[in-house]
Amino acid sequence: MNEHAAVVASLCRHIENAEHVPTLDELAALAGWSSYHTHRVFRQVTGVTPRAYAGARRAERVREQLRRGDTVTDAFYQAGFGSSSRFYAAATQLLGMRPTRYRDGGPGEDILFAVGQSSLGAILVAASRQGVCAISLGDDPQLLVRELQDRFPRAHLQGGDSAFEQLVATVVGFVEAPERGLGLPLDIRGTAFQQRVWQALRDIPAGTTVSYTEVARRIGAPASVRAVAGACAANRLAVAIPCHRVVRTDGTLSGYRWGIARKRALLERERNEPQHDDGSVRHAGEP
DNA sequence: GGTTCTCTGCCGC
DNA sequence: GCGGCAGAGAACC
Repeated sequence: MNEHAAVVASLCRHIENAEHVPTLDELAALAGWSSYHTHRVFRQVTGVTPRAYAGARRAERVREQLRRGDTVTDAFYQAGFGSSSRFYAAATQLLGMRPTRYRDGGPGEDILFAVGQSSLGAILVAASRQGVCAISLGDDPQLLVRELQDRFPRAHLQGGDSAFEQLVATVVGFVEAPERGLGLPLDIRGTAFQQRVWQALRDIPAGTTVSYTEVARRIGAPASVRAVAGACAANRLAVAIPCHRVVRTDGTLSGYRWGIARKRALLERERNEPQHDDGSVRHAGEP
């Protein structure tokens, strides 16, 4: 571990233990650098800015307090929110539901899902009210459903209705021809760093690949190659967040959550379908 | 709605 | 490697 990493680690600890969100100047004084330099180094090492890191920590703390059964007011003040209005403005984003409901054990959000068939095998599509929250591929539909339940233990999983089947058909069509884009809202849940990585993945055009090193560079955290790989592996939205377009620096394929064969198939398909496709290709399940 | 803070690109040493 | 500025945008009051 070099000196930068050590200093940033101590800044992280400071952020975690502080009762409020530390200012940049405060962190800079601790590090013994200028605020500019502190900011840059922090971002370089962690992949996120100090503010984002502190924000994530604060959100985590609110969730902890609420789960412990504290009153909502106690929870957000202790977590470092300065006022109720600011907390409530951010609450839905942070918790996915009203704070009181979260504290009461979150009776669980409604998640619609359905399993369809694609050329890559079984495909499970699930959506919350916010948007598509899972797209997974596999051989065994039941296993896919079980994984979904494990991931959303408190949610009400409901089989989709006919309208939802339509949405599944859209996703299947998209998986068959990713270069056309998926015009659906996504419900993307992850840490600040993961979100950053996933956004970078979504900026990789179909038909091209990049290395993990390059993704790390693009998000401004060139040293975080391993963390980038971890974020890719944590992706739950197959094809919509195209982690299959990330390969080793030498171009060979690394792992893929949904099977290396599927990764290869996806890449091959994208290479062969030109970008300026006129959209005339039709796929099963589409009007 | 104004002020302060954050963030990033760019440059200089 | 480090500091600094400018300017846009977000957060805050």
